[in-house]
Amino acid sequence: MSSGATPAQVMQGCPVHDLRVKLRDAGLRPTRQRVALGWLLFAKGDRHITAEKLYEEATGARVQISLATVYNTLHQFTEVGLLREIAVDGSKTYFDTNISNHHHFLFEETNALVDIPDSHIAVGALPEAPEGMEVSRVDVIIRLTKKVASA
Amino acid sequence: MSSGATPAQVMQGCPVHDLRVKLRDAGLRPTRQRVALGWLLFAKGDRHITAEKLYEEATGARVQISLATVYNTLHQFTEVGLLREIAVDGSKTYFDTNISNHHHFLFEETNALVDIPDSHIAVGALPEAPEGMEVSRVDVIIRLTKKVASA
DNA sequence: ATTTGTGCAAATCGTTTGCATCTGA
DNA sequence: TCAGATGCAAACGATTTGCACAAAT
Repeated sequence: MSSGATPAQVMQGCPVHDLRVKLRDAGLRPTRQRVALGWLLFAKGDRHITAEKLYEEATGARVQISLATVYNTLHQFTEVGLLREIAVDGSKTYFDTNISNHHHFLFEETNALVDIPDSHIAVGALPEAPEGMEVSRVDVIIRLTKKVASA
Repeated sequence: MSSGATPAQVMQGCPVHDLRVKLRDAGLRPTRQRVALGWLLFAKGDRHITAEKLYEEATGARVQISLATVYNTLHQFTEVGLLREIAVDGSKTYFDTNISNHHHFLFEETNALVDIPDSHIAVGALPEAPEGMEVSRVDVIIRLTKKVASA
């Protein structure tokens, strides 16, 4: 029950139950598509993905879904705190399945993102913001390029 | 020579000369449009602006230019290091005339950006990246929301 | 004269929306 | 049953591009 099962197959299995509960707890009906996407998103450990990519993955896994629904679902998941949107300047929007405090390495050549555990970075001395404002989140992106060959 | 002069007017004046030199040094021909945009961008201290907004400003200042040229110019300026692109997740691209090391406050309600002088923030203990990579830049965005009325 | 930049309008890309149909509780 | 979800295709907004024309060296 964990070899090369496709999301569609595993949906008939048991770990799906947790997912359904998770969705319901979040106030979302565990529909076929949401469960399938949830499976793709959360079964493989932390990941950073775009709507387009997830759509391809779902399609490739024989999950019947429309791109619009992928966008909707991604946003709904974000609203209920199951996902987090990441601000990389590119034109695309990335979603992160890791919703704990952490930051990112960005490989500029490929636009790939890699998590930096929160414990490995320290942002000190935040200047408090103007009156009446509070910090909702701090995003740190460390941009990486290939090191130039030198001593 | 500094009252309410429009860019077009000031272009006939003297501070424009520096701008032309600046552009030429950067390898860009100081054309009418580039000088006008340069004036709008750099004469007013540090600013964060979108192509669309700059286009409006230029048009409002009776500078004849097309939106496409504004986009082109903004990117050219960025390539030669006169500007910096900022990664805010919204769909729009912001350009920052402050190219020194610094970070940003982002007012989520309005999408307004405010500089944080580099000295006011300390990012400590960066975990070095995988082999062969080097840090090209560290972006920090502190997201702010209105403080909820409470004690 | 040559090279480089500009303007326009059409094309593109990611994303969103309207609406008819379908599904889960 | 029936609110809520989905699919499709058309709409969208920001940005880019192709190409004829204009300006800078």
